[in-house]
Amino acid sequence: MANNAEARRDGVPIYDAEAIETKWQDVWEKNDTFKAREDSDRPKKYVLEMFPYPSGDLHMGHARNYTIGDAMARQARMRGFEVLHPMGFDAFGLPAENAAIKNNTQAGKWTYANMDQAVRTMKRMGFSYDYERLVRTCDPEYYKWGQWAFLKMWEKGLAYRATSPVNWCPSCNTVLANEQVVDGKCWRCGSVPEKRELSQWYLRITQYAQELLDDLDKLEGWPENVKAQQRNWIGRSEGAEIDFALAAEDGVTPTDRLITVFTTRPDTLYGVSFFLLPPESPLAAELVAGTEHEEAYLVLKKSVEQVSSVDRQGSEREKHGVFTGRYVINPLTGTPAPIWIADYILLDYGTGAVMGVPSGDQSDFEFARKYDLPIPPIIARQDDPLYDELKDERNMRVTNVDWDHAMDAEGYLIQSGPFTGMLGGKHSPAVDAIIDYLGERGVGRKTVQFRLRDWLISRQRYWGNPIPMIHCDECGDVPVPYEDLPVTLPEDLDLGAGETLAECEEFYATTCPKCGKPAKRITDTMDTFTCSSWYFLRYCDPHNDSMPFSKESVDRWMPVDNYIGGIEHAILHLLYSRFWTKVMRDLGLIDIDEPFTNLLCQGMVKDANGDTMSKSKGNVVPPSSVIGPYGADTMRLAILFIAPSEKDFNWDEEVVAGANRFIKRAWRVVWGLSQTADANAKLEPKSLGKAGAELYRRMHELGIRCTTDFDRAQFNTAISAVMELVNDASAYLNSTPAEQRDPALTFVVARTIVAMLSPICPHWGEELYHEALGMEGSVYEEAWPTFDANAAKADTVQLAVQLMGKVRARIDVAADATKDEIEAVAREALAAHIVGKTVRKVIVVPGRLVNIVAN
RNA sequence: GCCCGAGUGGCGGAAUUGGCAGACGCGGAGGUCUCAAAAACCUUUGUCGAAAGACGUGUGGGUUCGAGUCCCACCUCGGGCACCA
Repeated sequence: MANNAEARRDGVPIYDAEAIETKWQDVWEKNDTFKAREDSDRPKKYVLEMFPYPSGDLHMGHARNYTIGDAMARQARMRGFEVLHPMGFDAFGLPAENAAIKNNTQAGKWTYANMDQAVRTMKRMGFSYDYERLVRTCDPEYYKWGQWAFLKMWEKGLAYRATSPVNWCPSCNTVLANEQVVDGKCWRCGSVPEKRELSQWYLRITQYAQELLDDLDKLEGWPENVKAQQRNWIGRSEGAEIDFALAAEDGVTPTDRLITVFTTRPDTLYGVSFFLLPPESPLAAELVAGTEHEEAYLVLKKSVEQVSSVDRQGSEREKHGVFTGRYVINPLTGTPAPIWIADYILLDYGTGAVMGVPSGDQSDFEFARKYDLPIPPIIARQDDPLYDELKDERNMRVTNVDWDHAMDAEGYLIQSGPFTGMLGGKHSPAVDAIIDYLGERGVGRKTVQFRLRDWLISRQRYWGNPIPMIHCDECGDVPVPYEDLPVTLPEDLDLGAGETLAECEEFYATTCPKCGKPAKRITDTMDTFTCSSWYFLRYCDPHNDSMPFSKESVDRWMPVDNYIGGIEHAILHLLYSRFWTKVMRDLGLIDIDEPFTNLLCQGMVKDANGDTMSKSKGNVVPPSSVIGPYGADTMRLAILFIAPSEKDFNWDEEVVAGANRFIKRAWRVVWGLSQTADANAKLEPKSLGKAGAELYRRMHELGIRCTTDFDRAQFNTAISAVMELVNDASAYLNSTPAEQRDPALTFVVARTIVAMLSPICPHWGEELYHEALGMEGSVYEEAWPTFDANAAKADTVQLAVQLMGKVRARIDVAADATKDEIEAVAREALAAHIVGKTVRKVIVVPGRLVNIVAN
């Protein structure tokens, strides 16, 4: 490449992206330009992008994610904030194991090589990270503190081991958390998990269910859909537990044995015509054992085991059930209800037992229809013929109803004893009355259920953070003493030869910290989401070797002010991180309740046809293919300009070419302005001349727009404001001979253009700041320009004149004209239209329009 | 079924509180420069119409002097949850 001094055209250096970009990347690195200073007295701003999984080089999605964050971080610096903008790697996980096997290498080697490549690409993109704070979750100095946190949670009873049915992914050979089963499939590989009864390790996230739900309301800076997804996932429902007595063999005599149900509709208790247990229920097995019903039950149970969880979901599936021959007694009516075992009942929701109300529940209705069970109506609208007939207790009867009569609509109780006539439905008076009634008799109580389950964190995999526990035959599960942390993962396992952590004696053979006898380490590792649940805290104090982070450092930087990442983490990572933060708070390590104040979920980058980019489809556009021919600044500009950050966009080479055209044009315009620019000249707005005054006014108008657009992270319109200013400056240069241009104006406009585009095109900005404007230091030490709303006002404004809301004329009036003056001009402009009509009303909206109402 | 979003030119998209719909860019058309091309620059570009003008933000109503924006009903698309009792 020719150097700038030689390659000039009309006195303007050729824009040589590659030369400029490598030059400034070196300068920034040398000068520590983007180091977050602990001792700065500027206000802090913590800008964070979700760190990548290092499965190879960065792709377009990463480029978009980090470009958004970098523009925010750089602009915040110019706005006077001390900015923490760190980066790291979520480095544990299964892909590293698979790659190690495939390439006959070690998971660690592969991971570190990928991280090195990714850092090179980040630097080539000009991302302003404080690289001294780089965190890699597979470094023992990091994962040690994940183990430390696990032990703290163990002490507080927040970590525990339990045996229960879990989702086992046969292809990943490990269990999965509930959150990692997406659409009934493994989130990573898409296989359908099997249910297995296994002893596994959990974190008690359910203890925080209510707070995780409540605090969503505080997160005003989060997108509504993310909050809605979390609310759905937590799935709070209010209702009651009601105790039904198991009847003796005769079917009518209550025994002492109680079976409790959970229901959100206690007001429908009079409509119970059967009782339901899931096939997995031990009670179900017990009730049918040795009876004529046992055989049918076993068939049902087996069929459920064979059907995958995907097929079992979905309301299209036909319901199956088996009668047990036994009954329960309705605590309200004293009437017996037959106990059925049904395959649509879930063991792990509520109490694992359900009262069947066919006139109130679609599923129960279908079930009753199929097995010919009674469908007693218990709720009706007042305009329903049934209501008149059945509101009178004397007409009480059991009759089958159609689904039309079901009480999903608002309605009043019928055939419901003393509660007949009360308004029913969720949170209705009837609900409260019946709960009170049951409560007085000690057979029911108000309760809340959550859909959220505890977080299953153990994984039967090698490349993860070992669970710091030891199993001793004498003492049970014993925590590894803090002074022995970290439990180090062996780096040299030969996965290709089939070695696993569970079989690695060197790793698991140990002695019990309690009794000193030989014992075995837990060979499960923690879910990688444990590593990503607190990395943002570690960035505040990444080299601390006595604590995960100091209180002082998290007080300084947390919470994250702007968090940017993909919507796919709406539940998984964002829910886990909120939980972890609350646990750290309750351990006294931090004071905040929520980790992320503002959240931006960027859209996906798809190919030109709108298909997701993937290696298997062969439609991936690597960032290097754009950086090479156009440069990082063009790529950053194109990514931010093509669409609003939250929206998906389709990759379009034309947009990149357009961005490159603009960046070169802006380059020429700034150089053109610089020919007459004088940094020391004083600007006198009154002596600028017509063209100059208008350019000056537009600079303020567009500067205000650009600034507010940065504030609301709307980069596409922020860029269009700069484009307009460049267009105006270009017009000024074309219309005004050099000797008539104002030196102060040309300087301030050039500096403004450079400043406003610098967060987005940083190398371009630095180069012009120094070479064209002759400034010293970094453009990021320069303050963001201030704009004056008064200076943005024009002397005269054009108003639309409407007749009955339709634009009929345009008038020019002085900006400070009174309403009366404006009205007079407007009437004159519309004189021909309003001849012979009566003007009823004239609305004057200053600066905008006049509307004359006449007929 | 429940819960969130979103529907604007040929395309990506603008339009802070109800106030000139289509900013900015892409693409298209025409032009300047050039032997020619590229690059660059200029003009033009919602639809219909020669023009005046009319129509125009998913559909149908409504509120208002005035609606892309507010209200009601609906349609379509995207996303989440779901035999959750």
